[in-house]
Amino acid sequence: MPNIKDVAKKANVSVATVSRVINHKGYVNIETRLLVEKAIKELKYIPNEFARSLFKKISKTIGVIFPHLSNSFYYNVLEGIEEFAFENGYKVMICNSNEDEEREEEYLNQFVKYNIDGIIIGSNSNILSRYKELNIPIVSIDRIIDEEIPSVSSDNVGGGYVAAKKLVENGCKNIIHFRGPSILLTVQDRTIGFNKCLDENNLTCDIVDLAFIDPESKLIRVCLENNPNIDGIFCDSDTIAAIVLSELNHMGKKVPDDVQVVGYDNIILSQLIIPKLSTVSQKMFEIGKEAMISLHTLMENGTLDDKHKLIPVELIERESTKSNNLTK
Amino acid sequence: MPNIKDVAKKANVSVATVSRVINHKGYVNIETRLLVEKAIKELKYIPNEFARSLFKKISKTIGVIFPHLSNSFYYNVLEGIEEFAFENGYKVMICNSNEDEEREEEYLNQFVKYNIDGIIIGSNSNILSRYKELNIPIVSIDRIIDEEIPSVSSDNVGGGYVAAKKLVENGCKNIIHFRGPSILLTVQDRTIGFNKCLDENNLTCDIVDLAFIDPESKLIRVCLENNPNIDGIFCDSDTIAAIVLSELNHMGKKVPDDVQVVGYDNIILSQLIIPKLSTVSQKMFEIGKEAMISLHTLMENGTLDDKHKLIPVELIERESTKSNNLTK
DNA sequence: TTGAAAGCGCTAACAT
DNA sequence: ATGTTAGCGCTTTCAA
Repeated sequence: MPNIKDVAKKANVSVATVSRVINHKGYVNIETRLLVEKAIKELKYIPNEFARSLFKKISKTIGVIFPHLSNSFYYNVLEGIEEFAFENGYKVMICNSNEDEEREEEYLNQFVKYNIDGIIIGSNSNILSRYKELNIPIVSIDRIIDEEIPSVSSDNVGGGYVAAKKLVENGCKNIIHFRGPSILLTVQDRTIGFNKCLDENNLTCDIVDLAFIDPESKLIRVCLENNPNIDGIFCDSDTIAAIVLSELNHMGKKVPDDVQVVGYDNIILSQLIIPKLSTVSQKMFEIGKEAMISLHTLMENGTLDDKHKLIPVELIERESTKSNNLTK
Repeated sequence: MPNIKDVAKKANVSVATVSRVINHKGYVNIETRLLVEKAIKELKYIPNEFARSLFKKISKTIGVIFPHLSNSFYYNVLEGIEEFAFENGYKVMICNSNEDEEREEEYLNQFVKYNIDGIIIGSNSNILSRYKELNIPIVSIDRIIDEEIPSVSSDNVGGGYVAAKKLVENGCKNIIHFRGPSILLTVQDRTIGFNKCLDENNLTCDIVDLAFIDPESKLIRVCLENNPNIDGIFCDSDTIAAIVLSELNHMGKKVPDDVQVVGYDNIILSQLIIPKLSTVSQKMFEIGKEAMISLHTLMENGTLDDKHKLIPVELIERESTKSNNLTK
């Protein structure tokens, strides 16, 4: 690997001059520049970023900590992050905390070792003070950890609301909400939005908590059997909704005639099951991109006007809810 | 940010001593060590990895280039890579080439700038010479680019074979293979394995090429209608299989009585559709982990015995094929 | 417009 | 067992 000295020697100039041309900084004669550029090309010289960073104390890389990688929400967000990071010359270091705070800690230490310029965090941990003392620009995904720490979240309250609205407008009176683990803020927010709309219409609903990974179908079946006159169901994930649909099918209930179902996530599955699932779609790629944009301006300007961004969701109406040409 | 000098001053020793204690190298008196460690703790000193790497010319980070991120195969592999990388103190830099060779080039340049210690590549590009001149340990995923470049692949030939075997053993005579784009090596390999088994049983099959993302259901329908006495179908993805199942349902065909279907991938969907899908399962996490293991020994030893690893697949039998208690 | 030289934070050979 | 120091590859101030 050739270094700056080799280039300088080859071009018969000093290292300072070479540095000037590769950084497009300071005065350098056009002829000298050409000479240097030729030498660079011939030697296939690529500046060592470590030496550079050692001096400048920036790394042009950002760190991303997610609680999981194999989860469609996170990897789609990641794709959004990566896209905008690349466009702006940032590298992204990916970290899977595995919901483990120690592991997250270790990653954070890595980050300072490597002069990481910024952090995007999607974890559920609670080491707020650590984030703050790090003194590195940070953006949180899908969760407000602190008034001061910028965030980009999916509009979960709105998502719950719009799901309820659909069900209510379509005439549902006996509603169940099969939701995710209630410790999750996203789940709490969806519940708030969902219940708000029900409240406004003087309705209530039963709530059943399920795991997101491998939701227990037995529990679903029992609930369904205990509530024979159910006519509306909101599920916090399409996977849950798919299970609900299959249980409903076993019970001989017709969807959407007897029962209407709204899912969440709009994963591919939702278009492939029968009936096709009406669902709330989150814009993950956009969340990732917006997070990276926030982080970028935070890193450049040291501050951010629009601290907490909410990315709207969209209700995708398919066959598991009645089509309603009257209201809309 | 305190540096090694600050620690040395605080502990009343030289920087060399501090370096010795943080690296656990060379002799250092137990009392001095304690003194230094105390200073480190008090100052919250974290060594600057750039300075370190500048000297040592290693970065303890590996680069991963994938053609896409939002694809269950890649992110599951990524999770496997990340796991084993973390265990061994490696950071992973993630790059989405977006199937764009220029973009991949740029990433490769980044890699040398950052003294990346090793590369895992899952792309379909063809810049082999570039890989070689980089002179960085490299491992390829799911594809042998060169005899010399180690690889870890899913056993696609075996996957095709085992799918065919099931269908044949279950008595299928009129078989269709709905496959992915035939440019993909993985698709070619599955075809080879599938046809090999058919050959051995004096059978042939029709082949239909489809896109993996958004496969055209009309094409599927037409094929199915044109082949009314089809009794066995192999699909190169569960998504395709789900569409096939839904078309079959529309046509009034019973699965598995009239037609038996085998999918590929074992995504969650395959357990949620009706009937539950029999499918070939790839061990993505293991592929990632094995790739990282190969890369690790390659980086440590400069060489690797077992150059081309094949990770076996597994046929998961569910409801879309007849259960067969006789043969097995 | 260019070059010399100091220094970024660290490691390791050498000296003590 | 510990300290001194050169140097990793680069940027930038200062001087010419």
